[in-house]
Amino acid sequence: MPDRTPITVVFGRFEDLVSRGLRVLIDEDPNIHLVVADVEWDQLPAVLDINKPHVAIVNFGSLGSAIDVNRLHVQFPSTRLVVLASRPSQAECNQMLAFGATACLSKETQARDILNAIHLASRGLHVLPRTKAELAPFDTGPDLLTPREADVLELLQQGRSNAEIAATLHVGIETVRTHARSVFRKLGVKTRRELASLTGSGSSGRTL
Amino acid sequence: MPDRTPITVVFGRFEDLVSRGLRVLIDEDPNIHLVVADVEWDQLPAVLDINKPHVAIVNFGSLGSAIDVNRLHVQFPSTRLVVLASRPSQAECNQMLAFGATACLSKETQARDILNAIHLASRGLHVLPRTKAELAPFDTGPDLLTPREADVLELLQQGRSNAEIAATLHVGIETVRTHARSVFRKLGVKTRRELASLTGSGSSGRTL
DNA sequence: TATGAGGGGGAGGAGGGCCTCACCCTTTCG
DNA sequence: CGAAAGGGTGAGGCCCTCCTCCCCCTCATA
Repeated sequence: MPDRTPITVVFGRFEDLVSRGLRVLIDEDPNIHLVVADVEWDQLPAVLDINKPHVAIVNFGSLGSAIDVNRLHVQFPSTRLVVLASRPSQAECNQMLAFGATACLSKETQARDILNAIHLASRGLHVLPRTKAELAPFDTGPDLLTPREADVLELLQQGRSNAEIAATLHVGIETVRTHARSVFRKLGVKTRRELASLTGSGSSGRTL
Repeated sequence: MPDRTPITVVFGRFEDLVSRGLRVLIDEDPNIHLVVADVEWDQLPAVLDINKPHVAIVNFGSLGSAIDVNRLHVQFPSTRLVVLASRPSQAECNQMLAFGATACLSKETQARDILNAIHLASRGLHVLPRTKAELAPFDTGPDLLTPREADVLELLQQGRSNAEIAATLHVGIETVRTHARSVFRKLGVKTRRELASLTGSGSSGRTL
């Protein structure tokens, strides 16, 4: 029993990839009608004033201040505001809702959930991302090496001994061992031989 | 003078929005042919082995370890690896390239630049994001309030005086004044009256 | 004039990440 | 056996953010 009158949606300026994704995603739902897309932040008030959409999806990253959402909310109380953020913390989402947003979603939210959230938000129901779940498949990414660990790794890849590395970096051998341990742990290897057997041709070409 | 033989591309598992964006983006370029999309990380080796694509676009966030890229690189040296990350730092990109990636791009990269990067990467040229430029339009988002500042804000919105807030939070009035200053600065207002005039109906409905 | 609200600066402590180094142990290999 | 490489733990220092509080000042207003 979906509504006969489609939900009108406007969304602001997003990264090109996300913008294209939002377009095709909204097109998949016949009950949601995209009115205007890629609206620059400073033109959002004019667009909302003209189109009076049910839902406006705004980019958290393009917000200058958290209260900008509130200004939109008090100026256009009939338009539900859905904030789309990259990796919103619970605190961020709570603040968005406190400032008048109706929903706060992560860009990692699954497609169907985004559409459902638009439907719910159009009726005024608040939607928040799961506290820490749905970012499981797209975890925080690999453990990044610290600058010092990267230095040690580079010398390790050259086959240097711990003592040589210590002399090169002007630190104690114990420091090298500590960094090397972190490198091994973060890269999931156990010996410098594993390191050497990999990295066959690392950064040979110039960056250009 | 584009090539007659299209560039074959495979890309891994991305957020639904980004995945849809990548599909339509690649469709826009007649010289790039999408072979397989949304490949789970553990199935990438098999897919690369079967299809031998010119370029594989992998999700930085789905990497378990930085050296996973290297394993792919040494196993399939003829496939150029393009790492797509959310907000890669220069260090992250350098490490990706050091481990055999050909390009490291931000998901905020503009559409045409992504396509150009795929073309360049397919020929082995390294592509890195501008050091700090292209994230200008999508800045770091608004200044987030700290937990304590959020507490003060809530009481400020209720019209409490500094002394009342201090008593409620069991801190000194000077502490309240400090937090209030931060709240005003981060929200871009100058007085508590501005705060009260806004936030007409903040979080009235329940979160559901 | 006295009070409260505002801006500005700074100090001290807690907590976290990173760098440095130290001690303990086992394993590997010439 | 001895040396190097590995794992484990923990210390101290540095730097950053946040919280707490202190001082200085101006301005509006009862």
